[in-house]
Amino acid sequence: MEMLLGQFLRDQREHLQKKDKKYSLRQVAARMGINAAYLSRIERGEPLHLSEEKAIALARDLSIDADVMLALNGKISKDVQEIIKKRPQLFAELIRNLKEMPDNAILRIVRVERDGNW
Amino acid sequence: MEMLLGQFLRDQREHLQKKDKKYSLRQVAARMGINAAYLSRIERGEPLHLSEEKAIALARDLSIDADVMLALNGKISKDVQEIIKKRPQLFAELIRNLKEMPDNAILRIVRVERDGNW
DNA sequence: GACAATGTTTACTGTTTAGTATACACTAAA
DNA sequence: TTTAGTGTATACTAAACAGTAAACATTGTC
Repeated sequence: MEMLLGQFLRDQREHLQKKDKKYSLRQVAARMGINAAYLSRIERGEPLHLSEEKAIALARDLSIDADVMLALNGKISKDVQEIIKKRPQLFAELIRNLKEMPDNAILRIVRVERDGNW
Repeated sequence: MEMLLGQFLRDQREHLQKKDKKYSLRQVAARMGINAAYLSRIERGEPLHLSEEKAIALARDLSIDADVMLALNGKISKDVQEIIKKRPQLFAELIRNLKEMPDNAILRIVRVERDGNW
């Protein structure tokens, strides 16, 4: 469930690499500011973790959604964490209640909130 | 914003201790399975962190809401984290959208979801 | 006054996190 | 054919995390 990160990154990187050789493991690693060996181990599925900063840099480079990247990397964005920690009871209850809800029901809430129709 | 944990715990523990001497620092620490020295340092405001397990044990012992306890301890419950990580885009967007919403508006969503009126 | 229990301080510990540096084997290009 | 670039394996590391053990001064109880 989490080990998918490696293969996912490799697939995405190699896909980009076919069209542009700047997506070699070494060059991607260099752009995101880490050692190539470390990225290699992650792509090979070793249970390692990138810092939020590096994970986001990698997501940008490979055109992956940052929240998805973080989740595959076993984390949740700090800004989202901070929102929850300010009202922990409220948000914990909300999230637990939404656990089994289908996406479209949750999306409806997102939309209603964004449009402010309350 | 986070340093409040120590004073909060001390207040709550001393409050209970007035009515029942089993709420001494040493005895509470013993019941939750940690060293008294560590709990002392936390209550004094040193920037230390309890594991989720110990934090929840302490919350139980002192009749504090577990999610509040975890938040003061700088964390979010693993079960809540897992829910978010399964649908990271969806939940991240939802939470960011609810950031500025007042409690009662969020409570309304919680209640609607729980009652299943969709 | 003795003894137990309280909270505190200091120094130390093993584990995890988030990496680096170096050397290696392989392939592609000049 | 040497040279540049690719991914990989191994060994190492500094800092943070989550504590423990022991000694200490203070307060409460018999």
